[in-house]
Amino acid sequence: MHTIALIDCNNFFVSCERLFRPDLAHKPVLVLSSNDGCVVSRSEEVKILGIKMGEPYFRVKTVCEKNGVAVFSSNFDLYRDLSHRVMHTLRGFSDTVEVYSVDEAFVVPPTHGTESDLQEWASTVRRTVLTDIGISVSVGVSHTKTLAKVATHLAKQRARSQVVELTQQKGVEVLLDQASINAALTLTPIGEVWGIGFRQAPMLMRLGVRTAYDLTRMSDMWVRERMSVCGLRTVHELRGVSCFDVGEHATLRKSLLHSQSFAHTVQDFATVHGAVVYHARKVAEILRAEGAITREVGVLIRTSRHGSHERYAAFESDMLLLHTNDTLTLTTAVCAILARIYKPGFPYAKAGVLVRDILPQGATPSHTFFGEREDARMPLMRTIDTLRHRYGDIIHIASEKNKKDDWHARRQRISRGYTTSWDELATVAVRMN
DNA sequence: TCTGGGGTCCTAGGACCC
DNA sequence: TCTGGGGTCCTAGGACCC
Repeated sequence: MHTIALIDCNNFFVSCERLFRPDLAHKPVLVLSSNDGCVVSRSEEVKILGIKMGEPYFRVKTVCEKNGVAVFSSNFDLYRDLSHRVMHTLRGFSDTVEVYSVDEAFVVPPTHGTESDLQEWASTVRRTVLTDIGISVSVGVSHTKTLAKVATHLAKQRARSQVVELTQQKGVEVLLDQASINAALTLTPIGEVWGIGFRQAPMLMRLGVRTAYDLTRMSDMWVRERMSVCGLRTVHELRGVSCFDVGEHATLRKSLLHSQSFAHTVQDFATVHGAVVYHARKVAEILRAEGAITREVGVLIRTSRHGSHERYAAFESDMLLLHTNDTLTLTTAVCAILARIYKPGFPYAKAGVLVRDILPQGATPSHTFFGEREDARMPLMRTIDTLRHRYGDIIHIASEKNKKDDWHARRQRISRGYTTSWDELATVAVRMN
């Protein structure tokens, strides 16, 4: 049986902010989503205050102010940068590191070794990331991805409740023999299982399945009927039968969405148009950076889902003649779509651009028999990308800009670009003795 | 007043074909 | 009045993840 480790950064966004604000250690800290909308990362002190994940900020603002919570807007550039550093450190411990999300990675530990060797290995990983990068992580080790998730969850819980026995390393949980796996599964509420969401958890509870262990006792047929093959895979994984491989599958993404809520609702076509053109440019830039081309381009616009105004939401997509990642081609396409779906008079709250049918660059010829204009623009796109890489987001499509209305999201509490901007580097005072 | 921005996979049902 | 039994492909929507 193989082993898989899950390395999970603790309260990642909060940890990133604290890294450059050591004065905030042991103080309540939270990070908000884009547009300063919802709570997306909480320190332990904030969790104790009863502030929930995903809660709209305006609802907990008073509690935060009363308790002196330090509140930050999301600084994604900073988090991405620190994430890269963490992942780079992990690659020093294994040939197989699958970056699962910005704050998590599945890692295949060295194959030889006893349980205590694995404990030692996991503790070393944890210690190294903490000392080299300054981010604290939890490490869970078991036989499948879903069990590794269970282990990590348990490690976090133990660290939180300070119930760490002498034989256990802090922030580390290794589950290899069936007895300790069963004990862990019994401690895991059904809703905490990776793959069981807010729809299925209540359904399972009603049927008497309260813990992960309960679920492993149900028959395949029972699970298949109520939870389809996805649920069945989860159950097999909990029983130690691996259904999800670990690896750096360098597979191309299937779709790419770039969207943002407006800082305030907008009514005029020019502003929505500017936003859509902006998203199209961003999509093109990401595609080029990933060496990908697309053929299906879509635009989405919608009013807010809240409030008493009339609702309107629309999404439409077009097939381009050829796969491309050319900014101007994508821009032209989204403008045509927007003209079709835009209806005047609505208070729009969000716009975005989605592309599908993505292929690696070079998979299809990029010019037609009749013209090669797009090929001719490749050097221009390359130049733009180079300038952007060197100087930041300085080149725009003219119609992105709409002087009278800045729709970009609010980021009123953004921290500095400590590691990502020359102008905002952290400063260090050194005392020479 | 104020409610994120990404992704993946599966399924049911319809259109269409023979 | 009576009106088969397959296939395949596509899509929208649902469920999950971070």
